[in-house]
Amino acid sequence: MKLVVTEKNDAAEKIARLLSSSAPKKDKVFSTPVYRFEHQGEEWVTIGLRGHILEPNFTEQLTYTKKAGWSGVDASGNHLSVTLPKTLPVPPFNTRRKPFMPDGIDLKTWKMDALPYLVYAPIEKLPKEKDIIRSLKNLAKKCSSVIIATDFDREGELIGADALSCIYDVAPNVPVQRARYSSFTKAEIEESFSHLVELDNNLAAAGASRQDIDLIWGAVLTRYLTLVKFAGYGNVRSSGRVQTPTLALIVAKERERMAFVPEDYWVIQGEFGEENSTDAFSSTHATARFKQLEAAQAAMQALEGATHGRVACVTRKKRTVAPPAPFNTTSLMAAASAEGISPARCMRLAESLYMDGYISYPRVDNTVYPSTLNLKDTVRAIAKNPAYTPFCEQLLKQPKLSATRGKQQTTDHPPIYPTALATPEMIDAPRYKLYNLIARRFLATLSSPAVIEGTKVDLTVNDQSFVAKGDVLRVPGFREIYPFGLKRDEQLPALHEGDTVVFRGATCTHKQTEPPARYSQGRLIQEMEKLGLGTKSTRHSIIERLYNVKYIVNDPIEPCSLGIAVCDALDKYAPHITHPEMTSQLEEEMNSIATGASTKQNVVSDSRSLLADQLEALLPHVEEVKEALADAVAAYAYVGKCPKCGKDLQIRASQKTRSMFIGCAGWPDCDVTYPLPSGKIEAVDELCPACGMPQVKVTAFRTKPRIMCIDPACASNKEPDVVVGECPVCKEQGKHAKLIAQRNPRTLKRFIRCENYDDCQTGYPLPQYGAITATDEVCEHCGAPLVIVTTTRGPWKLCPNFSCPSKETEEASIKKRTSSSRKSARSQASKTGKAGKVTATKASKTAKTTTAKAGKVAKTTSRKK
DNA sequence: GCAAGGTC
Repeated sequence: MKLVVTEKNDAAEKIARLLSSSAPKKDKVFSTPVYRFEHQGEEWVTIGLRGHILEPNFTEQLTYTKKAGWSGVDASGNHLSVTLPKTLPVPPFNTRRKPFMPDGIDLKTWKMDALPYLVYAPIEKLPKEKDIIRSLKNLAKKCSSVIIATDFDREGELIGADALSCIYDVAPNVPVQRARYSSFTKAEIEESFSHLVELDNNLAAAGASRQDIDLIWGAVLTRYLTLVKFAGYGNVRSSGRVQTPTLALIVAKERERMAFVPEDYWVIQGEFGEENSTDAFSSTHATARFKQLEAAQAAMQALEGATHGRVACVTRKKRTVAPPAPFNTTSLMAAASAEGISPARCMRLAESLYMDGYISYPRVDNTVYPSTLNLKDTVRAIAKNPAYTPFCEQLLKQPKLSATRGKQQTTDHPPIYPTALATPEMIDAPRYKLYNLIARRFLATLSSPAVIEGTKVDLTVNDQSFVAKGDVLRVPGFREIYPFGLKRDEQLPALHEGDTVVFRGATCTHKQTEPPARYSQGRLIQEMEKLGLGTKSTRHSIIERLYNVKYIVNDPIEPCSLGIAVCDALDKYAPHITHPEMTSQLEEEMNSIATGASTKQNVVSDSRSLLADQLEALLPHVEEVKEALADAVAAYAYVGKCPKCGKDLQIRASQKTRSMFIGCAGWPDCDVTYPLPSGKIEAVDELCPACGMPQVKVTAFRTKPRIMCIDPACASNKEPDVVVGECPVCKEQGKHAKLIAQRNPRTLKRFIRCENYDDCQTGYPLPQYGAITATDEVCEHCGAPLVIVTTTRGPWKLCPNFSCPSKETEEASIKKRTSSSRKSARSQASKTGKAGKVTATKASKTAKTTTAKAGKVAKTTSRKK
């Protein structure tokens, strides 16, 4: 059996169809779809990955001992040697074998003095798509040879190389070849599979160095910015190779606007024709902008008393407007942005339309339809939409359709076009809005140009000249079907040279020159493309990220004070990250790896020392940067007024434990505090409807945000204690005691406790959210009372006992993909000694970034299966 | 829950 590995499921299916003489058989290996068929008398199977299946991350621990220096341990327990430059100071936390960097995600472990070591921390590749890796390995064991058929680009080569490393884990000697194709046509696919080549390891290494550099710079600078002024969980201040230069673009534009000095000017507007008649029109003075008030006043004076003007000259000019080019990702996002759909939303809608078969693949650079695309069939397919029917019929009357061509031409995917009929009745409104844009754009690209007639009329009133301009669409052409971004017609009455027209007077308006416009999201995407920042698939998410971390607001985009402060601080001490040149430089270095002129090790190591320099500049200025961020951070921390002293109540983080609470700005004179639950806390404007106190928005890890009153004593926060059963421990001793579900008003933690807790110590934790109702049942494994938790996702039954044997069986944990199992996974993972008991689901949920132990357990458990 | 890059 021959195994073909592609980058995505879609490609696996297409290749199977193109290589097979009959229809390929769709099958599943575990939960991954695969396609089986016969090719030249041999059995073949194709499997689609989901992009990258491995992900680089820092190894779990880096420890320091006086004897051995720095050392790391990888996920398999292997020793990793770490070479640190001698100039670095020995850490002040020089305790014996104390890990300083166990988990990348947990903010508790982030430490400022660990950052220099993070720069040089070892990186390894961890599994990201566990299910797919399992399926891939399963097939690899059975196959006689492998063909890597991922996309024909740098990331594709890397994805292929990662897949191969998984395959070699189980089939070290299997022969491997690479298929290179750039379009899904029968001829090209057959050609590429009959002329297989070798995998380009240099190209893959170039991609891998991009991954490492992005991770190292991102992690170090993000942690620096977050720690400089710690403002609680959920308040991460991120930085990265693409997002920071993008932020810098926005900030630079704002600076330009702030530095702009507006200039005064005056505009004279004359009114002509009989009032309220169809002949009425207005016209501006031939001196469009009077720089001096005196000149404008003189012109107004010269017009005084005039009742008529004379048409001095009428010129008409026709201009043709060519139909637009086919959509690629960037132009689609720009057009959607102009229609009020943000790029990120546009891509989500497009992905959904694509998955349901309404449009073609949405991530393309190409703007030229391939010759294999049957334009007429596509028109016929969407002609049934009544809004398009007349126009489509016109198009179909033509013997042959010809389409416009854009500047970018690639052959991997066609430009974005509609692949099936949709009407407002068939899909929901937001999706239809985007579909309509895409379908109309497609029809526009097949249409004739529009012809617009521009009319310019010169008028004289006394000795003053006026100019009136009008545009009339003479031949609608593509404009008939594609009205987006269209200026309204400004029709002028029929005027001829020498005509006399009524002059109804003029007004003089004082105006000021406008500063340069802010970026709209669509414009920013185009600017990023121009500078080579991000890719077509990532730009929208980068902008969304800047919104999420509250660096920017609104559209057109304005930077917030926090965004400006972050940008300025980095620009001052770590300018490398704020400039788009970091990307172009990286691009050059990656090319040199691809050609063999350099190696991944050299490039990453150079990048590390560059980052070390920038960090060295940043670290001594912690106080300065803290000061710069303080105002911006305080603005987000304000929740309301203190009921005792009237000063500001602020969301604060405890210096020692980093846990969150609300404190009064008047501290230490005022001691008012309120507890907060764990999670991301944001201030909201609305006061509590029950008691009038301020409220906060709480987003606990992996839950929906909810609004709560800050006062634990408020009726809205009161929950009655619920009797959930009888204490099993007391019962054994012949006593009878109730188990009660309750919430600690100080910590807001919720738990079940025996009313005799002081004696018997029986207690179980509960999830923080959701109503608790009692059941008559007890857990068959441990005897704890079962409770029903009702959250927004509906009710589910829970055994609250963490150490219940039922939680250690795989079936139970796979079934329970609920917050309870996640919660227990977290708490178990934190009890590192018990990490061996973490079950498969928990491990797969957390192992992406969590401890190596969890990753290891996931491996062993999946093997058992 | 750190980056950016694939894809779902």
